[in-house]
Amino acid sequence: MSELDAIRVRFPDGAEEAFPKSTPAGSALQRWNAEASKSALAASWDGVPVDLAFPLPSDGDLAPLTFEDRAGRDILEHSSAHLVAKGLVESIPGALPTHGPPTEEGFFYDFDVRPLTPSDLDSVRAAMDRSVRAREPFVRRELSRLDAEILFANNPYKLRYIAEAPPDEPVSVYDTGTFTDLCRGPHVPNTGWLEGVHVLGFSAITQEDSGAAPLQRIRGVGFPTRAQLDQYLKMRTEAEARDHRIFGTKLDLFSFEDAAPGFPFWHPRGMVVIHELEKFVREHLDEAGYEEIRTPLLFAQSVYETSGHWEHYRENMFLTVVEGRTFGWKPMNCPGSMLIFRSRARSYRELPMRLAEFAPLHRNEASGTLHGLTRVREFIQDDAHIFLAEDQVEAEVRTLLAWIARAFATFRLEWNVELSTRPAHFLGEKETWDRAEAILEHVLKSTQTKYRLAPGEGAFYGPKIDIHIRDSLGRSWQTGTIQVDYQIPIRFDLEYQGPDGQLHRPVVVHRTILGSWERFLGVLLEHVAGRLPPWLAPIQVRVLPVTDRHSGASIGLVEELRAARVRSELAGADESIAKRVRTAEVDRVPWVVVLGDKEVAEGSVSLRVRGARETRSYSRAEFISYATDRVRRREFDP
RNA sequence: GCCGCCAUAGCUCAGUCGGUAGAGCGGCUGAUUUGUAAUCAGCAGGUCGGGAGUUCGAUUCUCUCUGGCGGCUCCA
Repeated sequence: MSELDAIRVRFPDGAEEAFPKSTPAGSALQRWNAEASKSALAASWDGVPVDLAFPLPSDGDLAPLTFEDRAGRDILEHSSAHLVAKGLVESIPGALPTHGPPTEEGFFYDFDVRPLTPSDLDSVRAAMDRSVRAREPFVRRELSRLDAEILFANNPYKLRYIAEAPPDEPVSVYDTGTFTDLCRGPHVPNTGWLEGVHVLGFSAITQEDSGAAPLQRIRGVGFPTRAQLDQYLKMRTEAEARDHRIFGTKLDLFSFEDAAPGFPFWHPRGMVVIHELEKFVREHLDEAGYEEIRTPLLFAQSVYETSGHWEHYRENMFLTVVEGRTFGWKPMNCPGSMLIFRSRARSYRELPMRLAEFAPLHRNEASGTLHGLTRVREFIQDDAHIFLAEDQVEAEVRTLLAWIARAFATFRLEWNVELSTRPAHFLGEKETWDRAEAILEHVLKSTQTKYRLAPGEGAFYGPKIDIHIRDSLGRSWQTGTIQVDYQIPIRFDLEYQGPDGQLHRPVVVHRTILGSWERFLGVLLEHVAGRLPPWLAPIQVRVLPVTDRHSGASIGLVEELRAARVRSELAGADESIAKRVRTAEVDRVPWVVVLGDKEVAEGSVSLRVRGARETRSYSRAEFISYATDRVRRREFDP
């Protein structure tokens, strides 16, 4: 090979090799390290993802991209989206593909097409299978803009993408069999690599800011192998079995009625859990100098006009007319807190003033968004409003973030933080927003909190730090929130007198820790598959007499436990021990205690801990102190 | 709210090519008195989500309303 035609390629391990110019990336990787390149879906050329068929043009760095890399995963999912599009266009001629990106957990492709039906999906799946078996190559072509516009003349969506593409780059398309899609690439070499692709479902997508008909979205997931897909589907099935709505019924915690959609009915056992969560949060309140208040559930319209809800939130409010006057059920606690602050003159000595309120809130959520306990129309937040001088805000936010970390660790929940900044439509001055955002960002950075920036996602009155947790199917739900608000004090004309004798405007921090009891418990139930930590369990101990001879002693033990504030109950001897143990396990009771001849004689108990196969022997006093101790310390495991 | 799907006993589900229904679990009663994940038997329980239409006849077909599920949007 002549010096002119040779290029030097550097690989991830530092090795360097010479290749003829235009050697395909895949071939170069093979020669470098066949083993490491076996699972390569594509390659990275100087950090840019390229096809394995990409002809290497010059000296540079080359690395394999596999499913384990985020970029590689995106490529497989993106190729999967193409495969779905190919399947749909084959099944429904005239369907117009719009776009089909990879997502955090799979991919989707949106189509301009008549509403889909389940049998359409069957056809799509069949067409996809055929293509995978045929191992149809993804072939890249680069076209002039004009040729591309001719090729996609009947697809306005693609024409728009062509128009929006950078003008100095050629437009690329990929052919897969008879299907051609506008695409920047790269892709896997052929559809044979997509054996682990699965279509999950379809739905209509409202096209924002246009009155156009909804698009049809097909969602799916993609894995490199059929086995990995099967494993994923198995995980999904198991996750579905952990749905909190199932435990509402099985554990007799809560229910819903058709006549009150989105309004939970809390059963006695559910109330026990809610009360324990309240106690948990109230301990925090006492430690940190909060005071609790109670304000009306209904306010006249004028209050909401002052707070801004009438303008910004009326759609979501329940209204009621009394003697010709319109009242609204409060969707948030802020108005009541503001009115209490304003009820008399305030001094700087009272700040920070922390007013907590656990009141039922009503929000008229759109019917299609309701979802078990995680999206309801009536709920209680562990809410508080903190009135501060501006120089007190940062320390307060810092304290709140530390609390949130502690609280969520108690439940062994993983949580994600988002910093939501100024939205397009905002109240107030840009400068105060910048200050507020700077404070939040500084706290997050200085505490080394990992967070995602959500530009423009802030509330209309201020930026916020949001805490998100995921349910068993990976859906993310917002729970805790810390919002810095410069606007509501202006709206309610709040003032305090400072040490300088002048009147000053306070800043308000709206915040929740767990969010709402409803949503938090919903997600928690899924996390623990109904096995609540003992301190939250509605029944903590079930006492099983071996025979009726042991009932007296068992009743005595239940009474002793109750006197020690351990929630316990008796399971009579009508059924076999094995059956009663099984039932207790199904009922998620943390501790099962069996009393027979031996135990009655010794004054001991035979303890079976939830989930364990073996039993332990304790004296009654030992067991009671063991149980009360673990409950008091809020241990996660029984 | 939008698109699609679904709705049979308290729960999970079967069934009726149109002739008003069945199982398991749960509940109740009785027998059993059991040593750590299901003892046995009997009984009760359903205007087959509501309304309208087609039909001699509708739980079954059609329309509509309500609710639920999966997404979209929105949010604690």
